[in-house]
Amino acid sequence: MSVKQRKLRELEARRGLILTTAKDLFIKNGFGAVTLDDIAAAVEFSKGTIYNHFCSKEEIYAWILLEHLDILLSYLREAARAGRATAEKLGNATKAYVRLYREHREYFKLLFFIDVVSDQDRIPEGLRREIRHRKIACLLELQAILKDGIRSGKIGGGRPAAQVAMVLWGMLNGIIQLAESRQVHENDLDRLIAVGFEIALAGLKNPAS
Amino acid sequence: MSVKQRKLRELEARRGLILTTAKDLFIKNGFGAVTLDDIAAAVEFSKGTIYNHFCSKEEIYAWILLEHLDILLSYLREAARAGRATAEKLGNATKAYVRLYREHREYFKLLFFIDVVSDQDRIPEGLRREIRHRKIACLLELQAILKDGIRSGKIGGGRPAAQVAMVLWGMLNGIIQLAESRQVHENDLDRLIAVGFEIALAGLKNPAS
DNA sequence: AATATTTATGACCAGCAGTCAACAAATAAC
DNA sequence: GTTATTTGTTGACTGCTGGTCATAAATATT
Repeated sequence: MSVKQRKLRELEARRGLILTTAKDLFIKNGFGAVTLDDIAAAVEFSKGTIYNHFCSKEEIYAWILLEHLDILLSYLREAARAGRATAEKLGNATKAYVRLYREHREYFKLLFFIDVVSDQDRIPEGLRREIRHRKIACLLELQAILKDGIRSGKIGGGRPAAQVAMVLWGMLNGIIQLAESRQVHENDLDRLIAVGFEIALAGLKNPAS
Repeated sequence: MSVKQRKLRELEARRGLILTTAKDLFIKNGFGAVTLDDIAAAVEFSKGTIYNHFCSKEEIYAWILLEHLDILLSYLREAARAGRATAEKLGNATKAYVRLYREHREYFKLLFFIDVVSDQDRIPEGLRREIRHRKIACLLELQAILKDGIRSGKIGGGRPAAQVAMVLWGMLNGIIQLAESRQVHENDLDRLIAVGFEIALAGLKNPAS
């Protein structure tokens, strides 16, 4: 009985080791530059063993992405809880997002990477759904803040909160991507985010025209 | 004398053929799924000949990207010229962007792809600079509209036009990417863009707080 | 016609993700 | 304690791809 449990623990541990090792490599060198042999060498297991846990390089990446989305989600929740006024909550949320970006630069490439390039078929459907769900959860978090703002009159009504949340989310992503594509100097990112935030907030104060 | 010119014309024609063929393939199947042998077979030249014109698969892609950015730029210029009021001009510009997206779905993946994944080193520095310049030109077009709006008082001052342009550009990109990642249903994209646009415009009416 | 130069070719190479038959270790059965 | 069975590990191997290069073909020059 406990043998089985131990085995399961070991398996789980091995899995975790592969994931954290791969994450470090991906973050350091980028997804494309890391080979499975690199990962295998780093975890000191053979390539075959890795494929015993994951069915493709992309799946490994997807699990890492999921982890990061969980972190982002927790940041957002914290942000929503910490603030009082709606503006403050939204500000916290943006800051949380930018903080995650700063702390995990390379990961953001991966975040965009999945939508744009990765061969989606190489990622199991269930995992893909899980990732979608996390993104939706992040959006819902934003949405909750917005709805609260509408209720308390800080934010003008007439715009579906879901749509506004997506707009804000898109804006954040878009601006960060500008920075990532070196269209914007790293230093100006905060300034740019602040401007975007200020415009959006000003626009949201009044009801939809 | 005219022999040389003919040769040059032929070379140019060959180049163009490779580019348009590759473009069709990329758009139909995506960058990753197209092999150089596919391209070679489609243009009915050997792979070696292709490498006589381009130094990497990425470079081919980059030239296509450049072409598309030129189209976008012309769309934006037209939009700015066509509108009267600032709001109308901005609206036209957004519509132009979304139109390009609708007409060249797959290309947008490529647009994001370059920033995120592509091994930049595989693209000659000069070409890379050219691409950067086109993007900046697009931003400048937006900026011009905004400055005009500030001058005529339709848009509140206090915000550097360059930054606002980047925010708008980022917002557009971000929202389109949401659609592309199937977070948003294709049908809702127009609605979402409209909401974003409305919020931004409302926010811009008043001077920076 | 002979020679030089330019251009096209496709067999070839290296690197990679992913496979699998053989093997080793742990566990179960007797 | 010995054998059978299950489970997990391995790394040589495959197939595919971007990219190269010696050779061949075409063209230009004399």
